[in-house]
This record gives sequence, structure tokens and C-alpha cells, in this order.
Amino acid sequence: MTRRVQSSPKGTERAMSDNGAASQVGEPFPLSTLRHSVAHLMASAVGKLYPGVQYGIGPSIEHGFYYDFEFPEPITEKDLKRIEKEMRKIAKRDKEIVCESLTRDEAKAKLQAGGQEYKVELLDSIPEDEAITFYGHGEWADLCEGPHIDRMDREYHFKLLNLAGAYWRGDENNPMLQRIYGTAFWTKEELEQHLEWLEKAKESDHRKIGTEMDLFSVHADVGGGLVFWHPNLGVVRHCLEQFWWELHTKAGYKPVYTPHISREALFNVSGHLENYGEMMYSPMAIDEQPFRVKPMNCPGHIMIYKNRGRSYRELPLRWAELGNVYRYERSGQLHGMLRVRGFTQDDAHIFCTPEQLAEEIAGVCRLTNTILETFGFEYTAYLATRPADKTIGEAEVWDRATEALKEAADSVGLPLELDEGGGAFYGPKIDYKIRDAFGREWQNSTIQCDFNLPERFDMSFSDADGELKRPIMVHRAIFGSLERFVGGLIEHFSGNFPVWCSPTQVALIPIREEQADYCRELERQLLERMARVDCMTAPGHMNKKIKEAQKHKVPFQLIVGDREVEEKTVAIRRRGTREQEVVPFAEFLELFDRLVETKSRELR
RNA sequence: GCUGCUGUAGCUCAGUGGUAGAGCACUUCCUUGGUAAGGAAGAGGUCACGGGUUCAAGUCCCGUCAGCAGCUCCA
Repeated sequence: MTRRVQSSPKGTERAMSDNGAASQVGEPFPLSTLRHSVAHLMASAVGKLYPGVQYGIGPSIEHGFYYDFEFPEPITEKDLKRIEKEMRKIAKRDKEIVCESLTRDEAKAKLQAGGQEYKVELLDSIPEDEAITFYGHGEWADLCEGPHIDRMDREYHFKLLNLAGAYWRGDENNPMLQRIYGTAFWTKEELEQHLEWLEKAKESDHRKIGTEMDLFSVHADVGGGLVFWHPNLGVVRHCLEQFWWELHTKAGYKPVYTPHISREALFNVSGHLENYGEMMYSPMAIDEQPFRVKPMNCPGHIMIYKNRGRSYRELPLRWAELGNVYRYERSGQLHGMLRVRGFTQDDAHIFCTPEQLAEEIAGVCRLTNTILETFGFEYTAYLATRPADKTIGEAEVWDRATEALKEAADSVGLPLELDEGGGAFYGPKIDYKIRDAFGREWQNSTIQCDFNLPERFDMSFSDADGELKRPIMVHRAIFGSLERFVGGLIEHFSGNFPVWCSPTQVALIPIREEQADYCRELERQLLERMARVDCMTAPGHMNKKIKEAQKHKVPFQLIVGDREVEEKTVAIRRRGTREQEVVPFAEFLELFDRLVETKSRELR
């Protein structure tokens, strides 16, 4: 499973990297410095308006800044306007920003006098050899290493955006503070551009598009995180699955199917109960025996392997299953199709010998690349190493597995970033994070090298020398989960799916009812080649039908009137355009077939 | 799970403690229109669910469920 990567809380490193948010050339301070200073400005306004407030931390981040507070009484989003107003007032009045160096004792006394317990804690955690500085303006000052802009009355523009909870020092055992997010830019235009960009991002939200295009739903009556795929999205998924099976069949994978539940003991052997139990649903009693719904498919595939003796001649075995798994995600994590409780993994397990391992992993890397590139996803790959706790197996085994992943990535020229401690409980992984059209990173594909489960299950094969040996297991998913991948795909394309996997590919729109027969003839020819057609011959006005087809993001709208019937042509109007291109219908079919065949992301 | 917010027609949303509203979608009728909403009428509601306060609750209070932003988790 995967998640959105959050921006670094140490905003200084990422100051210039955000979308359209870079500071103008020639500005005397980096944007991150401005944002840090505006965070201070906000904190001073909050201090003024809410006496007794405690300060947490307030860094700049990728698209702005935040500051954490503990208020005597919780504030609500309505308070943000008030705070903004106070900020403007203070910026005009307390113009100078000053930096003051204090000794530790002075600093502590100052913070304690102000009742700033969190700040005292921060002060105590600053290394002995570092200087203690306060930055402030007017009456207000904050323990802070800086840097800051020089004056509050420079020209810049800011907006407070939202209010959220955040644990002190990011630890859920600590108190929860209230965090105010905001953003700031040197120019009004940049701020407005950024706000527009946020609005536009909302338009690509898969949940919004999902409603508009009738793609999927979740139901309170059924339960959160359980997704219903509507026919329009069923089509998309079906196309993806066909594509996936084609590639996997060519790559030597065989389909397997395994049950959704099993006796609990299976997950005892695998180590899931001990290391993954919090993610699993409670047991159900069947004939007084505890059974569990599976959170992963691997133990099931191992059952098939172990059903009889295996020879080295059979290896590698590559078994694939679009396997449904259920995992308990805490209620606050659920997010449309991107974070759910029941999902389908495009899972496969490769059982191989140590000699085969590198090539098998490399093969998965190539397959992953092929699939992600088909959709136009750019990706970054991460090497996720052993987690700090809740794992099985010896250090030496983990090292071997980690090396194997590195070598394989090397052999296909795949650069790896490090994700320290990000591995699965049974082994290290290569995880692919993909960027959507708005620059957000999501993790979907995963390749996991596992020496541990074969050990746990005492798996073996007879080698050429007659000895029984242990196979190695590669776990891998390329879409990751169909739910997340397709949810991400909706956002990546803003609902404008490529022709080959578009829910409806062609809309046929007659200008008058007289052309309905011609439309139906075209529909017949399109259906013949498995095209998905909406033949809009019901009574109604052409303009409304065009509007409808555009709204549903149908790639091709073919409009026909008398002229088209006469000349056996169609007037093509492409998704999102007002164009009118009249071509012989046969020519359109050639175009259509070519785009589908090549899985093109273009419409011409 | 935690902090804050939200839940009214299929969708988007108004609604001051006193008779349930609009636009779009839908149905029917009229309209035959050359490229992004033709016109009219109709139908559609357990105001998420359960308690409470009140003469009276969509509106106030409590709880539950679901959703939104984020944190934490997960991978």
C-alpha cells in the first residue's frame, strides 16, 4: 500500500521547489525565509488575540508554512480571518525584525516567564554548542534559529488556508496541538496563481470526478473504505486488467486463485498475527475454529507451492493473482479510492533459486517500467530497508535480500533513493512513487525480496545435486492496488482517460432525428470492434448532447447531419475542444483502431 | 484513532426555534435544431441515524455513523 508523501517540515531545503511558487529573481530573501517570517507574524497575531496560547513550532514547508499552537480554548476556522486581520495590523506597526542572542539560562527564564512549556522543551533539546537566538518584532519574540527577512513592512502577500490537528513533535502519545496552515508570496500575482492552482487541483480530485462521471461510490450503510465500482469505472478496470494479464502472460506468469479466508493458524506460521495483527480483522468462528480474512495473498500462494515436492527444473515459478485483501485502516485514514479497507492487489509471487534472483527482480523492474510508462507516469524508486521493530528473520538474511534488490536495480539502471526502515515485516522492498499531474507523489508499485517466509513455511525444492534447498520468494505488485492505481489514474488524467481505457470512447450525435439510422449503422460498426459507444439518438437537442458528451469526457464526439450521411463522413469533435473535423467514417475507424492498439494518450 | 469542520432531493447548494426551498438531472408534452444547457408542466424529502431540551427542532444539546482538512498510522 501507498500514501501521499508529506512535505518536509524543514521547509528551508525545499524552498524553491514548489509549483509556480519560486521567488522572483532578485528578491533579497528566499521564499522559504519569507514564509518562515510570515509564520512568525501569524504567531504574534495569535499571541495578541488569544492570551495564554502556547507555541509549538512554525516552519516553512513546500507550499507555505504552518505554526502549531495550544490554545486555552480550541479555535475554529472562522478565527482565521480574524488572525489574518491582526497580522496585517501588526506588520504595519512592528516593522523591525530583531534577533537577540541569549544565554541558555536567560532564554529559559524568558520562556518560563511566558509560560511556554513546549518552547522550554525545545530549548532543552538544542545541542550545548549551539547559540540560542530569539527573533521577534514589536513586543513579540520567538525562540528560533532563523533566518528571517529584515522587515515586516516589505511587500508580500499571504493567506491562511486551514486548521488541523497535529501531535506535539509528531508523536501520537503527545498532546495534540492545533496547526494553522498558510502560504505567502512576494507578489499578489504569485499568491493568486497558487490559489488558482489549488482550485484547479480540486477539479482533478478523483472523488469529485468520480461523482460527475458516475465512476464509483462508497456507502455509509455498507462501511467506510469499501468501494463500489460503477459500470463506467468497471470498464476502465477491465481494460487495465486485460492489459495487465497480457503483459504478465508474456512474461511467464500463470494465474492462481486463492480463498479470501483461512484458518487463523496460517497467519501464525507466516508471522502476520504477531507483526501485522493490528491491520487484520477480528477472527470469525467457523465450526468453532477461528478464521481470518486475508490481509495479503502470500500465504495462499505458498500453500500452492507446498502442495507437492518441487524441482529446480520448475523454477522460477511466477504466480499471479488479482487478489482481494482486507486491512483495518483507522477511520481517519480513509480517503476515497486511495486509502481503503478492502482492495484488489495485482499481486504475484516468484519462487526462485538464489542464482535466478537478480534476473527475476530485474524482470519485475522492467515490467513495472512498461506499465507505468504506458500511462505516462514518471516515478522515483526507493529502497525500503528493515523497519526498527516488528520484523522476522536474522540481520544477515535481511542484508542479503537488500543487496539483491540493489544489484537488480543496478542491472536495469534504476536509480534508488533510500527509505530507511520502510520495509515489510518479512523483507526489504523497492517501492515506486509516481507523480500525478499536480506533482503529488504516490506509492503504488512494490517489489519485495523475502528469504523469511520460505523459512517460516519450510519451503524447499530438490536441486540438481539431489539436496533439498530453500527457494527465495519475490513479492510484487505493479498497480499496487487497483483501487489506488485507478483513483490515481483519474487524478492523473483529470478523468480524460486515454481512448483505449475510456469508459465511453465515442458519442454519436445526430443533428436531427432523421440521421438516427445512420448513427445506428455507425454504432453497429463500432460495436463490431468492441468500441464503447454512446449512440445519442434519443429525442433532444444536439447542443445539449454535445454538452453532455463533453461533461462525461468522451474522447470522440461524432456529429452527423445530412451532409455526413450523404458523404459517409463524420464531423469529429474531440474532447475538450470546439473543433469540427469532417473525415470519412472509414478514416475515423483507422484513427480509432490505431489509438486503441497503441494505447495512445493522444486523440489524433 | 486524534484535532477542527461538515451531513437538507440523484448532483450543487439556500434555509432567522414556528407550513421543506432553488438550479441542474429525471418523467411527460411541445420544439427538428449544423457544434457546450430550446420551452412548459410534473414527480422527487424519515432534513444521516438515535436520544434530549422546548408549546414547537432541519435549526439548540448529547451520542453514533459517514464524509472533508491535517496529524499519527499503514506501505
